[in-house]
Parts: sequence; structure tokens; C-alpha cells
Amino acid sequence: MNLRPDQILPEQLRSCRACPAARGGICEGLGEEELSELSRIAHHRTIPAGQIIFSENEKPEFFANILSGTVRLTKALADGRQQIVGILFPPDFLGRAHGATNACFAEAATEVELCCYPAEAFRNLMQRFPGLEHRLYEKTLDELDAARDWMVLLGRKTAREKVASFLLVLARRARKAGCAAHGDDEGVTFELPLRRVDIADYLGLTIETVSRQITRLRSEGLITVVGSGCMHAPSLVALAAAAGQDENDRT
Amino acid sequence: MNLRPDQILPEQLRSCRACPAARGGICEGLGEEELSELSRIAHHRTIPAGQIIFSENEKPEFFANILSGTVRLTKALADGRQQIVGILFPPDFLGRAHGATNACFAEAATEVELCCYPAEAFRNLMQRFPGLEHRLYEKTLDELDAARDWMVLLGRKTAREKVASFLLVLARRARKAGCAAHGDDEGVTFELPLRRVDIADYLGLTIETVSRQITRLRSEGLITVVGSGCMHAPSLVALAAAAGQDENDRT
DNA sequence: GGCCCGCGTTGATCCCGGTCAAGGCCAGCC
DNA sequence: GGCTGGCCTTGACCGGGATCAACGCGGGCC
Repeated sequence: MNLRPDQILPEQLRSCRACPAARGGICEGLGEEELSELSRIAHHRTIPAGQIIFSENEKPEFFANILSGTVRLTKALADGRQQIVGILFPPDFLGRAHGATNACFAEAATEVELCCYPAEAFRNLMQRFPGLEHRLYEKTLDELDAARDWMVLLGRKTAREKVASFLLVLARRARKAGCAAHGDDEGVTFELPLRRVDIADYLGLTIETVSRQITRLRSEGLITVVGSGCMHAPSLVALAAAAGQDENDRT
Repeated sequence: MNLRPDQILPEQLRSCRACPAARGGICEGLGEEELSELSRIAHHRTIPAGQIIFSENEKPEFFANILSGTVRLTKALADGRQQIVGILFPPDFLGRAHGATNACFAEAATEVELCCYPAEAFRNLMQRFPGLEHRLYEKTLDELDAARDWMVLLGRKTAREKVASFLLVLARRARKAGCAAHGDDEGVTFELPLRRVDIADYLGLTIETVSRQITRLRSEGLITVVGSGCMHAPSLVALAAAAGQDENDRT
């Protein structure tokens, strides 16, 4: 663990019902008893960008809901080659709720705010409350789907399709968060929470290729750069076409 | 569904305790009541090689334990490019236990024997028996780990490393099944349950490249071809080195 | 201001793996 | 036997993305 003591904040005060993780997170749909027991063992933590949250093959000390920020899950080969195997946003759950060790590294891609549960106590609660384990199971199935979609991207898509797919994921996320009507195909503005290195490690490319493909998509009018770390996609349909997706694919 | 009526066998007679899925499968560790309820809704099916077991975006009709044979899970892009996103062996569980639709295609890579549970009835049992859902959750976490390991392979490994990694997985499986002492690094003989096309789709390569790399590994003495669809690896350590794995990686 | 450093872009070149094509091997069938 | 079709292998060539290198830009720091 790489957390300094001053990053551990006192017991949270605001209600769990008002928490960002209550919509779509594991706390959603829990009863009063489950929720109060959970909140009793929870504490908040803020982790600066770039810091390791936990390491592979390490015994997990805690699990957490992500309240804000972006977490990258990575795996590495012996010689240093690296692959990002998952990106987590609020209200995703962080950690492997069963098993002796963590399966990968978790790093803060931006500054991250967590709602942490000590591992031991959390597992006890899971045993007592099947509803809690059920929620986690559902989230894990979604993660598995996402991982398998990404396998298609890594194994079969071209560099241009990979970059377009990645931007599309961010754009769709931003559109959903913006909760407008968006019946037709209007544009979306979204943040880039990852630097070029991370995008490359996520897509199985080099930073140079990522840069070139972004330039290319820009010259094709599929995206425009609004500012540092911010982009605009005029048409998600056009972007999806460039991403090589079949039409019913909501990745 | 592509199953002809004559493939549906009458209620199984042999005991669940003697079933191949009882070791490592979801039935392991269940109580008498759970097991008898499960067996009451179960029926066996045999599916010929090459046949589709279920399709993507389809409402699941049943879930199943794999009793024998090999199942491939695939996803495809609109233009026909294909990626195998998972390989299932006995005693793996087949199907997405929650959610409205299947996430990918499931096809019999060899002849496959299944122990099937009607979807509706199985979900009811899951709700009543948290222990059952717990087992499924653990298996899903393992699948997620495997998928993420494969993401590293697809995104960051060379063709030679990919093929060596694939053979290594098969060799380790065979060694574990052979349950010898295997303290040191003796050789392993194993079956190839997939044809070149499937291996290529699993590794994100073409059949030509797969063929060339197998020839290369053979000329390097890392494997020898025993017969049609059967190979021998004299040293798993050497094979693991060619696969580019770090030493504590048990993929 | 001047300097440095991290990050991103762009250009030139190389090479791994894809593509296209031919041929071998074997089982099944007439 | 001869033919066919599926599967695999091998060869020749090509191109997409990696590699190596230079440069631009902006922020932090003195």
C-alpha cells in the first residue's frame, strides 16, 4: 500500500443515499440494514494522480467504490511491456471480492476519491447479505463483457478503429452522464482522462501511432480538439462507423 | 437454438456426485438439498462438433455444465472478422447467469456433452440458494482473470509468444489433469482441441502465421508433433520462457 | 527572463505479420 | 484407382504499425 496516513479521512458524514455510488453502484438497491452496516465500516480516501492504489499478487487490504476520478487496471510482462486491462469510473467497484490476491495493478489515472471497505469486514458482510454479493456478481459480469469486447478490439481492429473505439466509449459515457434527451445524433463533448501513454497501453499500440490516428480522425472531421484533454465528436454514428462496430453494439 | 429434438436425452440417472462437474464445477460444495433440486431440473445433451450452442443477443434458454469436449466463445465484427474470447473445458459453466441476453456466440469446437438447466428454473434456484450464486461468482472472477491475461497476450505479445502461450495453457491443463507428482520439469503430452482457424481467431493472428510459428517452435525443439492433433512439450519452463511470461504467472 | 522537463507531434525507415498464391496430405467417395 | 474437398504448410511480396529521431509547446522553477 502506498497511502500516506493523511490521506485517510475521518468517517464519512454525508448520507450514503446521496452518494454518487448509489446510482449504479453496489449500494444501489440494498436495504436499510445492509446499507448502514456497510457505511459503518466505510471510510473515504483521496488518492493523487499517478499513485498505485494496490499491486498484483498482493493480499487485498480493502475494496472500494469509486466516487470520482479514473482508475486504470494494468498488467505487465517480465520485460516491462504493459497492457491496461480495465478502466474504472464512478460508480465502479474496485477490487477482487474473492480470492487470496489481487489480479492486477490498480493506479489512479487522475486524482481519485474512494469509499473504502476493509477487506475482512467487507467479506463478512458479503457472506451475511446475499443481495450484496448478487450486486457484485452482476457488476463482474459486466466487467467480463467489457473485457471480451476489448479482446475483439485488441485482436482484430486496426489502429484507426482502435482509437475511434476508445473515443466512442468516452463519448457515450459523457452523453449518458449528461442525461439529455439525445434522441438523434447530436454531438458530444467529453474529457480525456488518460494521457497518450495510457491510451497506447489500453489499445495495444505505441504513443506515436495513437497520436497519428488522433490527428487523422481530426483531419477527417470525426473529432475536434476543444482544449487540453477535452474533445468534441460531432456525430457518434460516424465515429461508431470508424470504430468498425456493428450497429447493435453498445460497447 | 440449433439442437434437434433427438439430441435431448432423458433425465440423467447417474449420481451428481460421480459427475465430472463435481470436481471444480458449480456443483462442488453444494448441500444435499441444493444438489437434488439442481439435478431435478437438469438434463444431458450431446452436441456435434461445429454446431452453434447459442447465439449472441439471444435470450438464454438454458445454462449448462460442460461434461466433456471443448466450447469456444466468439464475437464478430460487422465485416466478418472474428475473435474467440474464451475457451471452455469441463467442468466450466456455460452461460451468463444474469442479464437479458447472451454476450457472445457459443460453439462446439469438438463434440460436447452438456448438463443443461432451463434458464428460468435455474435463476429461481440461484435466488433461493446463495451458495450456488457464490460458486458462480467465483467462477466468473476466474473467467475475468483469464480474459484479462488474454488481453495482455493480444495487445502486447509477438506471434511466437502468442502461439507458445497458447500451447502452454494446453500443456498445463493436461499436466494438471494427469495429476502426477510432476515436481520437476518433465515433459507433457497434450491434445489440440482446436483447428488452425480457431487458434488464429483465439490469438488474433492468421492461420498462416500460426502455422509458421508452430513450425518454428518445432524446429527450436520446444514442441514435437506426436500425431494428428497431439503434441508433446519436453519442458514447460522452456515453453513458458518462449511465451514471455514472468515466472510467477500461472496463466 | 532563461532553463528544464514532461508530454505530444511529426518524419524517415524498418520489419513483423498479413495477403495472395501454390502445393501437400489425407479421408471420404465414386 | 482417381477425384474431391478440407485442412495445413510453405513461399513471395506487401503494408501497417513499430522504431528511432527530431522538434514544438507549455508549465514550473530558479
